[in-house]
Amino acid sequence: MKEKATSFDIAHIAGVSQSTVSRALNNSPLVNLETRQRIQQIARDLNYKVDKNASNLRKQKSNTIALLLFEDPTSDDSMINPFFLSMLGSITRACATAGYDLLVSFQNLDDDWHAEFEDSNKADGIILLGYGDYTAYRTKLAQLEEQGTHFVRWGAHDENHPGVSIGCDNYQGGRDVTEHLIGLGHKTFAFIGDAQSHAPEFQARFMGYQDALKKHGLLCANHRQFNAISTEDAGYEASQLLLNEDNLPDVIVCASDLIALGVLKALRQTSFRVPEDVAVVGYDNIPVSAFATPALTTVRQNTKRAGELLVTTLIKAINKEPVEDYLMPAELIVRQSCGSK
Amino acid sequence: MKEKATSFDIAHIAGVSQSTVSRALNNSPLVNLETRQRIQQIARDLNYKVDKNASNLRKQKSNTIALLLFEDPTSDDSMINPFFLSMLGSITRACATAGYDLLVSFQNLDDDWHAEFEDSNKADGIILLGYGDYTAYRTKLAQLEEQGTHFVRWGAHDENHPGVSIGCDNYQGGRDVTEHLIGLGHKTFAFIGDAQSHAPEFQARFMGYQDALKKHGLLCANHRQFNAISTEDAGYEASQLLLNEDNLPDVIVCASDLIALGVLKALRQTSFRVPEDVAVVGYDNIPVSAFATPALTTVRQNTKRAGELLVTTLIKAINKEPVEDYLMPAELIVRQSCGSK
DNA sequence: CTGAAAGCGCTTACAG
DNA sequence: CTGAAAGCGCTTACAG
Repeated sequence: MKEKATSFDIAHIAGVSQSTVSRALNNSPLVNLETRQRIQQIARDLNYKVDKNASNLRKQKSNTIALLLFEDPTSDDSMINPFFLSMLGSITRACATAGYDLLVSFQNLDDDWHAEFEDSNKADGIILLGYGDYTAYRTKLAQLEEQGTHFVRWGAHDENHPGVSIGCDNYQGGRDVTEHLIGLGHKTFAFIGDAQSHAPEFQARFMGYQDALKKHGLLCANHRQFNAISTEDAGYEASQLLLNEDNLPDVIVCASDLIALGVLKALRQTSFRVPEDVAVVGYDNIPVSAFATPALTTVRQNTKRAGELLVTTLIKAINKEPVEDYLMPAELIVRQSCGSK
Repeated sequence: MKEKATSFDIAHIAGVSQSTVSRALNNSPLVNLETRQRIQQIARDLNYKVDKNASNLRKQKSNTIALLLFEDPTSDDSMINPFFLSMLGSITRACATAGYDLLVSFQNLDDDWHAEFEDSNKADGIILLGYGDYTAYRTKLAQLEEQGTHFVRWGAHDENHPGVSIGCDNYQGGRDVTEHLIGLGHKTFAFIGDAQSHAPEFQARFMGYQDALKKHGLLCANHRQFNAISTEDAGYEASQLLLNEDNLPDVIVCASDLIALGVLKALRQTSFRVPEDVAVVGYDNIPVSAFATPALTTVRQNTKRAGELLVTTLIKAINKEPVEDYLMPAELIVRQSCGSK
């Protein structure tokens, strides 16, 4: 392994000063075109690469974005929520396009994640991805904002939340899927998924759902909603509670596909058929949802677009351009699990 | 946003020299315990974080690993092969455990990826993930090795390949699944998936498959193998070729689950039933495989373990400890798509 | 146990 | 258009 070349080595070979080498490699028009090309050629020959640590240190900028995936402590030890996983591709690509590197890390919600990446100058800004307890989360966001950290998060739009967010219209999604179910002639409904303020995405989906039912006079007094975080297990367990009740609703609306998968699993162990006896719908359109039996009717959030927006918005913030929240429309995906007319 | 504190600020407040601050923050036993604690407390109060660029530059080490995902140019623009995606979780976690940061990037196989990350001191080593044309790939690996770059790749064990690899026994996996199918009474077989040397993983699976057939005298003269890269589309298209043939085999063995998914899709458009008329098996045990209709019999490669091994092996290599190839056993997962006795 | 000093490899005013 | 010099914020011999 040869010693790594430095800009001084190149300067020596080219017979110019190191300053000129640095300028030439950064394509500065200040440097004579011919010497610039000569220097660049030498750099190529030597397989020279600018030392990022040195250049970042000097420029006080890293051209790196940190992606923090935080999770509920309950989720599996090495699995990432498939919904967030599906954003990773476009985030990575958007970063590459913009000339940023991407640092990925998990973050336990309980951890002390004071924007370590930005504070240590390893990253210029942070993307936050994850469903977690919003109450705890909020405090940390406020802290980040106070420190002047650049960050963008995926999540619910909220008038007074700290920082900027990119999200999908959860209220509209919940309403649309419910309207569709009502149009299909279903009359009795149940909802599985957390619907408190600590899970604002799910809560918004639930509100949309509830309002659609109300509008059609279908929100009966004994309507049931079961709490569940976004895992298959939680969906399975909530289903047991629901199955212990006297009568099954026409439809089980789930706050996420993962929950719906758990519901389907629970129903498979009963004599009830989906969608004949009971319809089931999910939310997120994770890859597996199309392959479930029956294929899940769900609500798609455009993850490709989301990833791009997350990155471009963060970069704007880093460059001190004005940024604002963005709410993407949700898109109903009708498959078999909701039944048909 | 307050100015970021430096070690000099802390030194000033603590009334010691900056060297002492640096030592104290690195927990050096050289520093008096009491002053050490006092300095650490001040650092905490100031929300001070060591500047990574400066410390990396000085130490000539970044404590960062770069993960390069390279792909066939044909694959979708923002999707990552789900098999590799499933390693990401354990890789991320293993890095965190070892105190390394993780840089993630895509790499087009055609690109000029001369270990830029390590050369520029942004990373101490590289993990390579992807199925690609091995012929082109090999040359680049040799180049990396020559440059003294630390890298570990996921892939086929190969006596004379450059660098170190962590992989799963593809030959054994191909053989085991085929033996199982033979035990089920199936007599005629076809294989879908590339089986040339430019795709060594698939080739090894094919060899195991072929040897199992030979052993039982079932490798007939007109045995058919259809090329396909690892995508659903390729599997679908290869199926069309197969369906145009005179007679359908008892089993279609696919070199990957993605291919098998395409095969199932193609068969769904015919009157043939799986597994009654034709059995189908995949390879990889990607999340979707369990949800396919019928659920895919497949071969599992332990991705959690793989991710951990990739990281720990690379770190050993970075620390100049001896490392060697590791071949994990493959594990047959029997589900419905292979039929039963 | 502590401090003064050198230096990691760049970028960028400043001067010419 | 080019060079000499300062300095980004650390770590770590070296000296005491």
